[in-house]
Amino acid sequence: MTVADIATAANVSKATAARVLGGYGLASEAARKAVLEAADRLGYQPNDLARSMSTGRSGLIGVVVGDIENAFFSLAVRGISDTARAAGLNVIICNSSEKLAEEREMVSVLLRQRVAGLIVAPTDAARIEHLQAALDSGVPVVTLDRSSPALATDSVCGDDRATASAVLQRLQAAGHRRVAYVTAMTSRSGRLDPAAPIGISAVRARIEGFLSASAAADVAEPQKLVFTNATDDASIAGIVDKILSQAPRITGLLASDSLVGARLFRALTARGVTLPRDMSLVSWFDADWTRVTSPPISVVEQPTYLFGQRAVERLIARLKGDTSAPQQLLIPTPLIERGSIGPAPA
Amino acid sequence: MTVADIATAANVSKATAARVLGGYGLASEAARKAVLEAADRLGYQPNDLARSMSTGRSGLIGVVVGDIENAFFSLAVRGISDTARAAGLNVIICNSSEKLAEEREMVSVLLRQRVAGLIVAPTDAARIEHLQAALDSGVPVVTLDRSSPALATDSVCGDDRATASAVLQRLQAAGHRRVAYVTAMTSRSGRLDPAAPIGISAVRARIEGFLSASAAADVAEPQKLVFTNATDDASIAGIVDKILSQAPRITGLLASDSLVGARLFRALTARGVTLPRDMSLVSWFDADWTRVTSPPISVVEQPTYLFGQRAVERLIARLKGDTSAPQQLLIPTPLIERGSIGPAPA
DNA sequence: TTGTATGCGTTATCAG
DNA sequence: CTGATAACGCATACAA
Repeated sequence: MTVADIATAANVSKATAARVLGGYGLASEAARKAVLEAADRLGYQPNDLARSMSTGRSGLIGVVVGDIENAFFSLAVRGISDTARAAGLNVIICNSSEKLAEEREMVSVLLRQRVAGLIVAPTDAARIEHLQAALDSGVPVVTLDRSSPALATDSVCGDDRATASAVLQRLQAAGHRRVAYVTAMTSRSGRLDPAAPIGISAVRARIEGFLSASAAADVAEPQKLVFTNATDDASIAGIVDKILSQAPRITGLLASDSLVGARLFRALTARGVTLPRDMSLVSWFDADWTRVTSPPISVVEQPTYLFGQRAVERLIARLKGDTSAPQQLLIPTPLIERGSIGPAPA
Repeated sequence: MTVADIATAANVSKATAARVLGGYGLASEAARKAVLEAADRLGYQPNDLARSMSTGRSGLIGVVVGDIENAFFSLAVRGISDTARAAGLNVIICNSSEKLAEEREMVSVLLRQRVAGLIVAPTDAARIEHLQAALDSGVPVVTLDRSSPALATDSVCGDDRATASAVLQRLQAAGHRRVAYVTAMTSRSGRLDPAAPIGISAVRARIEGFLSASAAADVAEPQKLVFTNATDDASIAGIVDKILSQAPRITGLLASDSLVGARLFRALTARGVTLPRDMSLVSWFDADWTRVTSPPISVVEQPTYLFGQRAVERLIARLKGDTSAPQQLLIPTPLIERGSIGPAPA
């Protein structure tokens, strides 16, 4: 059932039918009634594809996240979906699996679908040519959870640097001198590689905050307290063994995300380490699991639903023609204290 | 940059350019080279919208889940995305929030986008007119996690009925006579309402399995052991209080999903109930949190990534013209024993 | 207020 | 092998 069918059925021209069906332009009451009646009777359903072709606007926004399966992103996606729908936009979701090549592929696919705008959690802050190209071709882009100095566009991120510093200071105030930061970021050596820049800006910001607060407290060689490659149970087990065998003793742990946190917790528990007596632990992201452990885990709350919401708001503003300078939104990510921070053991 | 632009730049006709760019029809080596060169030079990007308009095929599939934020669905969505992408299809994701009206709206929106097919987790097995309409208009539909006897189409579900029976029997074998089933399903009375049919088929199947295994073991009035409305912390607290005050004592709990399970666990722990000494607990879905508790929780594993994968496979088969009878795929959902099932206390 | 004619970027048909 | 040309379903400038 097309506009043409309705038009003939209602004895009006295609243009008139299109006007009332599309809700634009003028039409007499009689014409409107006839068209609506015919549309209803014949079960007319507008073809948004054709509409988009005609208008050039698509009503679709594309989202590329690292992994929808991760609660961090799935909550953000919910925020994006809800906000977008409320504005009459639909959402196409893609995973990059945190791989640059896949991210590029997804962006390209979305651009071919002529999405009105893009929300992306870029895998590598240094490799954003594809996003720049989208921007150049007039498609607004807002980056989520991450930003790139090389990309002049809106971003919505957590306040990672300040939070990392604050959390470390909280631990230091409890007497912890040696605190490790454990991250899923990969590196050749398993430690921080000063030569290799960190691609994911959120990761870099947290490590910077961690290092600067370490330096401010005169911690010796804080880079050696950053443990990378925490990608699976086996690697985390290795890291935990390394951490537990250090002298002077490491008494506090920061987990870069909730998956790393959960694995750290399990590895520690399996080795008979009691929290917070023997070890203090703080994990990024307020995941479900952090509230059922004994003790419950102190976490950095990342309101990613809000991240998503804000990202869509920025996108819509740009879609409406806002040409003001790119905004770097920094969302506060407060520490929620539960039971996994204790005084440093003697 | 359109086909026409490339054509003029390459000094061939629009038709020839379209043929090589679209990868169909014949073209001489010379023409092909010229077109490809021009396309590369001018940065041609095909317009999938126009392509879809022309061909009638859209390369998009629509997905409507209850809540993407729920790990159960987000894992399924990952399975759907991965499988779809591997087949060159893109995915539009929508949430119904388990509300019929929203589900209808989403389906309608997706249909207007002319999706090639639909994967839906229907909120109400009795209200599937909108899905039937999609089917009638030639858009294949496969239902996920749920099925409807009223809808003759493919479905991919867990083996809920048999699993519920098996889990209860496992508990009975450990000596548990009175086991409660706790579900987020809403009902007026807080108990099973014999008059009101259960909309979500997965929920119904589990309760049926629970009741039949109860009856087979001569449990008196098993319907009274089904507790509904477990929708938030407050209601779960109330349910737990009710359960703990029953005589004869209830010694085992089945949680309908991982959210209910987590909340039950917290409420039990808060009341000093020790698992599995005082109470045994089994939760549906192998969520992250079930492996960090003490004891770790025995769960019904629902391989929802696989659910998603299978659903896409069915959809693609239909898209390719498979007109065989609707298939009701039942995926095994085995019990993973960890530490939360113990012998029934005396 | 209504209708005619044209365009959006493809695919696809059918002569040449 | 190639090139006009007509769809696809809608929006829209312009004319009536």
